[in-house]
Amino acid sequence: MTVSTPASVQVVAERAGVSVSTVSRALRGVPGISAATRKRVQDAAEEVGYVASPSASRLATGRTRTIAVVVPLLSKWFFAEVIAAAGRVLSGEGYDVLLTELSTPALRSEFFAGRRLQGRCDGVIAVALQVSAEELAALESQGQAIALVGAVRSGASSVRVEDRAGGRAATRHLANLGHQRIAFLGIQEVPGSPLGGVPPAERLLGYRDALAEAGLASDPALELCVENTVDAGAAAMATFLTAAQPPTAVVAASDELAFGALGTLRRAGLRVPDDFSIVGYDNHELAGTVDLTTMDHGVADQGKFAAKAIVAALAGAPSAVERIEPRLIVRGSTAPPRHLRASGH
Amino acid sequence: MTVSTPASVQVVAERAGVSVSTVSRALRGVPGISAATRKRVQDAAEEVGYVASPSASRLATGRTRTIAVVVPLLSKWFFAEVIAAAGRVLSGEGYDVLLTELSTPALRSEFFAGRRLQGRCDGVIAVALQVSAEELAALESQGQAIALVGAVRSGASSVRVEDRAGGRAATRHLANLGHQRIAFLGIQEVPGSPLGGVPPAERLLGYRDALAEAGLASDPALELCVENTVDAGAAAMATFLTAAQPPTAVVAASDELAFGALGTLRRAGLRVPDDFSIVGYDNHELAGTVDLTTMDHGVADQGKFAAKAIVAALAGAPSAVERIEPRLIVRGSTAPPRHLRASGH
DNA sequence: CCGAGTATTGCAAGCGCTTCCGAAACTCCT
DNA sequence: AGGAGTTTCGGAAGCGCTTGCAATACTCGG
Repeated sequence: MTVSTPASVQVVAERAGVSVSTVSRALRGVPGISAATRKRVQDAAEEVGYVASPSASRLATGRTRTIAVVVPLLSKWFFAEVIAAAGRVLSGEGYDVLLTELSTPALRSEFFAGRRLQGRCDGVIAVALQVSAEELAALESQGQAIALVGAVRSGASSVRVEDRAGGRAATRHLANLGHQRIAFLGIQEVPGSPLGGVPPAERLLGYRDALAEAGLASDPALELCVENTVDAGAAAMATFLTAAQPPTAVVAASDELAFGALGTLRRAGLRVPDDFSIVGYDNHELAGTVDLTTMDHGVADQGKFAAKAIVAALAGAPSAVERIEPRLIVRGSTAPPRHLRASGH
Repeated sequence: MTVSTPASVQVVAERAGVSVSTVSRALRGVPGISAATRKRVQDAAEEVGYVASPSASRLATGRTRTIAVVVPLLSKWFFAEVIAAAGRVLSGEGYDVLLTELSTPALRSEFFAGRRLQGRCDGVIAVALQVSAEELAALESQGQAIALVGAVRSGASSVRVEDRAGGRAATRHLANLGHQRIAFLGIQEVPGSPLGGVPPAERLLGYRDALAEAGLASDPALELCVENTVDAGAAAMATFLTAAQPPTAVVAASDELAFGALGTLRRAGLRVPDDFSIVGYDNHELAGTVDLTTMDHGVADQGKFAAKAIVAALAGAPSAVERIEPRLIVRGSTAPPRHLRASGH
């Protein structure tokens, strides 16, 4: 295969009979070029299949028109979904998206210590990363625009999910159905593997809020925070089943945990929602498949907003924070507890 | 926040008391620099926090040290997993990862028509994309190295899953268990939405192979190819249940389809594997959760190989093709058909 | 028809790095 | 000790684009 050298401004200029500066201006829509020459230049460019060298214009302008998206773990549905949504608006706006996965603590620290993004992008969208104030300042001093998903910090645009309200809503739903012993299956950051990035701790607080409001005693034995994986959820559920007074329902801080819990329940011969109720969190792609009641928090919207915010920031807009109210999606994994239904007949 | 201009070669050169060319060579490990000066330069660079401007070196060398990864749909587990694996090796090798999602036919054609990648990357990994010979040639003429996942084409490195063998293995497993009426739930490309990229048609052929080998009649009513989504899988399963002689087992061409089918079975009150057996394809992250027997084809390995292949290609290696043999992962969704087990007792 | 004012366009200087080529400084060997 | 042969380094010319500034062409009122 013969590799053809791409056409440069030079050849377009010659072909259109103008100078290179005119070509540059004409093609980028800079005012001050007559309609006639602009047309001529565009045609010439079209004919030779000209496309400006990104490296060259980046060097000349100092802007890369690239946004870095950094996530803890790409293969988790939540992150992929956020990236996909963000990527769509970014490429729609003419930005390239640079993907960065910080799957290990080593990578993470190396990332923030070194100037890995220096000159590579104009901004960064950090998803579910615990970015310290210093790290954020370091990025800003490099001139990076910043948007945070799943974390708020003054000065940076961010999308904040009202997790406390979400946790409360999920728990209330169960309490309203008549459940008295409701467990909480939460997410805890595990040192070695930052599987889920920053854990949404507020969901637990919301759970406690709801318990208190419903006049239900909170039992430490019914609160378990584990790594955010299906397996850990399954194991935690098993633990709940060994309690002296087992719960009749559980609110899980993620759908993945809920999936695991569902598996344990199934294997234990307990039927959902007849014997046990469960509500998840995320409205995962497959939540509907397993008929899981869950809290939706517009995952794709989060990515979309972050992308728009960063584009706006690069256009000089002030930082903004978007608040997302989780909504309960009722499916088939929640119902009144057995004793109520039995007596209700 | 004050934005500090990054240090340039200039300042490092002055600080180390050498010329810029020496700095450039010293920092990149180019031979011909004495150990002493190299050290001095490295120290100076370290002190001022120097990091070479990517734009500048890209312009000067013509190489971007960036690989584009293009997928049909990012939010599908399969693609995210491939990208994650590829990304890890690429960034390990010092390459940036440029993400491109071609979620609509419009984007797709625009992508190949225009020179969207021109000067942006040194190579592209195309995942599950039906890349025509001309499109591939166009990319090559731009000087792009190419690696294909889920497609083979001479001249480009590619990873090829032995889908025919995989489909046959899945089907044989069911036949060996004694199933006589085995349905096939396949993937069909749906014009408007390239959800799954290029459909793995060979899985169907393998299914037919196995049927023939087992002496089972192939019934057109038991072959259904639909869009690769959970919902479509659910709907297709429902169709099977309306057959005059319903199947007792089904091999699905993807786990997502299988998930949908499982849902339909559950809602229909049929128990898996007691009343119905099903084997999926992909070994999806959540296949274990729903106890789905499936065909594993090393999804992460595919990404890893593609990345390595492209790095090798850029180092001058000839193109290679990696063949992956799917393996059956036995879980709890397959068992001998009811009549056999009943009489077996 | 002329000059002030405005609309267009060209020149040339970078942007920050790489690399060819020649100069300078050292090796050794006879 | 005197070159030939090596190393090690600096000078300078780009890479392809953008942009400040100057120059030219064109507008129109008087």
